[in-house]
Amino acid sequence: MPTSTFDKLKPEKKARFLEFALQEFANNTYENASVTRIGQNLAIAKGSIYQYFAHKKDLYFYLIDYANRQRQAAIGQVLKRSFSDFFAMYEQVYLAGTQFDLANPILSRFLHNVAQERFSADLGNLHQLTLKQSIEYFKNLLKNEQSKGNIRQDVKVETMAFWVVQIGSGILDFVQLNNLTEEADLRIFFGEIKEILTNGMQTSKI
Amino acid sequence: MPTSTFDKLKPEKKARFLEFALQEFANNTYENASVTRIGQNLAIAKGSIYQYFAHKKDLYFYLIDYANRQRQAAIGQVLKRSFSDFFAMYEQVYLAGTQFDLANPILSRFLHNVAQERFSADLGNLHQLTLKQSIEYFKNLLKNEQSKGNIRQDVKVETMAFWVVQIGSGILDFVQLNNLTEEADLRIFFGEIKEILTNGMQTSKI
Amino acid sequence: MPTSTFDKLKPEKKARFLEFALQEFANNTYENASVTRIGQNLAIAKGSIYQYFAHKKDLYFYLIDYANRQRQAAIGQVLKRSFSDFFAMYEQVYLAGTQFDLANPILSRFLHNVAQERFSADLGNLHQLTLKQSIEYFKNLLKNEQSKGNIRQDVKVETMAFWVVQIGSGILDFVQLNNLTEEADLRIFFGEIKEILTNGMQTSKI
Amino acid sequence: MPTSTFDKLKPEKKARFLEFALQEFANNTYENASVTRIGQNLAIAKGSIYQYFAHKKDLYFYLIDYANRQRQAAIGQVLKRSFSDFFAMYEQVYLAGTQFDLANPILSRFLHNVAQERFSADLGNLHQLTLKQSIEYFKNLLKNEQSKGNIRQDVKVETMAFWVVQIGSGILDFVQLNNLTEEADLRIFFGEIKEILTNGMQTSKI
DNA sequence: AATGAATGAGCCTTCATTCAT
DNA sequence: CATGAATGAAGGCTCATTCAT
Repeated sequence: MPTSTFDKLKPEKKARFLEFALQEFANNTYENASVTRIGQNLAIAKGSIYQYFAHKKDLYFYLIDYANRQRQAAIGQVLKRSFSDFFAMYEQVYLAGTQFDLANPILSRFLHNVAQERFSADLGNLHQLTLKQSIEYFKNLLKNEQSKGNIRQDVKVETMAFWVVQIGSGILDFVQLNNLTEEADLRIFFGEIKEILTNGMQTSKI
Repeated sequence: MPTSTFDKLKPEKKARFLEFALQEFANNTYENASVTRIGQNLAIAKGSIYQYFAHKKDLYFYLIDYANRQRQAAIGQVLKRSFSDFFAMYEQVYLAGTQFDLANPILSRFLHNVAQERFSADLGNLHQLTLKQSIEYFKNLLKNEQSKGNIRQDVKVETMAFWVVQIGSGILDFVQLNNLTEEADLRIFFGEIKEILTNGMQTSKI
Repeated sequence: MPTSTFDKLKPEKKARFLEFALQEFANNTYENASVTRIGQNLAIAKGSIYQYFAHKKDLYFYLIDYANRQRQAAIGQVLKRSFSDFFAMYEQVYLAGTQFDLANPILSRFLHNVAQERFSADLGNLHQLTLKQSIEYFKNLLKNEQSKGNIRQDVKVETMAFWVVQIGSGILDFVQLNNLTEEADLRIFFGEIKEILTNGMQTSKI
Repeated sequence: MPTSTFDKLKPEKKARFLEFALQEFANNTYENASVTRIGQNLAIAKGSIYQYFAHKKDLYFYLIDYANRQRQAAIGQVLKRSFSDFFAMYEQVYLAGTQFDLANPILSRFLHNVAQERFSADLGNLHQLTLKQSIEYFKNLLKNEQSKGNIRQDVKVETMAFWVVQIGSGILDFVQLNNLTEEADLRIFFGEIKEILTNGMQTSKI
């Protein structure tokens, strides 16, 4: 949690601080990120950072919260629409997420890093935590769809939830690896994703 | 490459060394893994480690090679069998891989870490390298299947290769998260995996 | 360049630091001088030194600059006087330099060491650099004297410049070796230096 | 002193050992020279070196002795000739010395390094020792010349001995700095040296 | 409220030397 | 006689955190 000192900071100062802090944690593992370096890049006293946050960890978790909020805000817009089915929703949400990532590379890289932090005495297992939460979210969604008869019943929802989360978490890597910068290419890719997913998980039409 | 000193070490000593070295790199990022700590855990002089390997990086790459060899040995057995189709092969190979991982948690965690190493000046981008290689491997396999008419043609092989690699890379996480230690549970899970995969990617039978 | 941290240090602290740092580099080659040891002798944390200077090299070059400045200040006074000829000037300047060296043994030993640093990947060739600069300085001076007819023309100025630099650079060693601590002895010695130099290089009076 | 083990070594092995050992001490300060590296370059066991010499220091002093002997052998030839006067002798001897240095860069660089080793707890002050010996040698020579009336009496022999030693010790630096590789250039340079020296130190002819 | 000097443990790596084989 | 594994101190440097001003 940030101190009240941080809360009372002038908005521009706060924004600048967040920008540089995120950058550092986007370019480095939690342990390798350096509070010293954040101070240097901001050209402020190192001590000031410790007036805003009690620890490095404190700062880190605040940034996670902040970054998630930003990303959710973008995706939330899309979620409000109505969709023909789960698969259309999946396509649109992840398309929006990917577009957000491409437009906000630092935030995106930061969240990627967070999702990959393995167990450490200091942090616990963020990777597993993130995974658990995402799977839980989709499990509920998929259960609901199953009850409406839109989704196959012969496969556990847990397995399907894992499936969609796992595919989702690799999308950005794939997009960058194949340099899918054109909107058109991106849409084709997501079309294909939706197609396979639908065939794999939909209740058989026959 | 290890020095001849290391090669000539007594087998038990060598094994003990590898065990502790792997453990360190299984529990830490490359950069955060500590040669000092390896020495402490082994209760040998730090200098000795540098009689075995020229650099930390040298040790690291040797361990990667070693671990990959071990894992391949286990999976290689399975690959030699004949399979009814691609999906059966996928199921069997990943089942074998997962069983290896469960039986060799340190090796497995180590290889997992390697596959997740993000870009660093020292190492390059191991994550992307690993990903690229895996995708390339499956791309060729799937092209071959496509030409035999076993796999749908309306989706790019790149997308499908990404698909199978991405699912594969998350399996262990899911297995651990859901505590699928019983052989029976494991087989059910892999059956489901195969099922979704087949429906999603197979040429329509209708 | 020192950090602002160093600049803002209390004068006594700064002086104490410089004293011990100079001592270390006066007693050791650049490479063998130890930052750790400086810290130990000062009884301050090793880390503090790196708050003052970015690198060992940084500290080293600052010390060179500092020491040169101190020595120049002493010699500069003498150079402002007017001299009957080049040889009188040489005598007076080197006498002043030697007196400075005897009064400031650490500074002097340090500068001596610097002038003798052989090539290293880290520092370049300070020895040659120093030598080159000194020779160049005297070459110009001597050319000027030659044009006034005060110096022989049958020997290259390069050779004569080497000559005076080389003699100059050994004076302190000789003074210490022969224990010429008395002002009187020193004056006799410099008188002799001037005498040989004059006879060797002056335009023949016949 | 080398052990008897070293003495009994096959001549080629001995020669090869000396070559690499000299190289290491020619490229590094005594303290920075590495026994480990000598072993690596020779591709022999590090332990072997300690069967030949008790310590690093032991090896070092043996090399000094060896190198001096080699150089003296070359100069000794020249010294046997008869010379018109001291100055002709000086010219010829230092010319020969310089030619030896140019032909044997490693030996030469090594001896140069030795002559520049400043005081250390381990070695004492080799620089001063070398200087003392050289000056003593020339002092006797010059005294003798003085008694024959060939050298001025109004300057102490100590001063003149310092003079010739000091000039001599810088010759190689100057030769390399000015790239005097041609025999002709070298002869001109030494002619000039002789000229200045003669004028500076000879008994006045008037 | 901001500053930034001080700390000391930790990092990777190299070294001369010993000694059992 | 040669080998080379083992040692442990020392090297330069970076770090998160504290605290007096």
